[in-house]
Amino acid sequence: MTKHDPDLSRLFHALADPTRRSIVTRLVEGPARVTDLSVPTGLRLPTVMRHLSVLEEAGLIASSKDGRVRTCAIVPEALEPIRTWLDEQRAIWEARLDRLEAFAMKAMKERKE
Amino acid sequence: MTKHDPDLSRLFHALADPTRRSIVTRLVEGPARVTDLSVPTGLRLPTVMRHLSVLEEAGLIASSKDGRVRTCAIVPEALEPIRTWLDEQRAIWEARLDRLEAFAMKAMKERKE
DNA sequence: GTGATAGTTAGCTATATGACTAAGCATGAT
DNA sequence: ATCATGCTTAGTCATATAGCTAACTATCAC
Repeated sequence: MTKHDPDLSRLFHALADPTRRSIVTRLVEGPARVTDLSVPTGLRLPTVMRHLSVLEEAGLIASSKDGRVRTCAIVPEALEPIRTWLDEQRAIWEARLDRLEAFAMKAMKERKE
Repeated sequence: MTKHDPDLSRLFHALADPTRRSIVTRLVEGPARVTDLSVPTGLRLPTVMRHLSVLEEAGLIASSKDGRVRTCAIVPEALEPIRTWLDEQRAIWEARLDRLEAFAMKAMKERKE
């Protein structure tokens, strides 16, 4: 279980901030310029830049510069590792429930005898 | 005992730490005592305690004390808000793709005339 | 009671985070 | 060439986090 995966840590960390989540939901609607992203947050540009770089390092967004304008876009598949992790936890949990159920059934059966 | 806080920021933050995720995956297998959780991490008890309280405040685990032993258990449904959030983002994304496709189809049709 | 066991609390340190201002740089418009 | 625009960099500050040690409390076993 010492599986080092900075991937998930970065993803979860990136999404732990409400400002960054709002940027993500904004970008899911379509690409936007840095300034467009800063206005609704009420935060200064450098602050937004910092959030954007966290999101970009987590792979959640991609950006490119055309002239002096940087356009940011969502990378929807970047959320997949989270979904996968959730599914894994659920699978382990359900396997455990199954074992418990099997055990309970067996106990009941033996009790009848 | 402890308040269930369904806040997304708390959830994501709690899961952003690899130690805490390893505790979660351990607890998904079944309940454990605090010491049992500390051994595989190689961390000191107070450190593990801190992680546990973060997880508990996020609603991800529940614990109860019997004598001098505290037993921790997973709260699997606490992960649901994350899944819901992912689903929401996906829905918005797909709605956007649909609009783009509709637009492309229309453009192609008009081009034929 | 004595001593071992299991948690807990308090307090310290180093690093990371999120916000800001101020100044810098490149590009587009005039 | 000059100026405005859009982003970038640098540097500051307050708070939060993750780890530690040491000392404390509460239970269980003799």
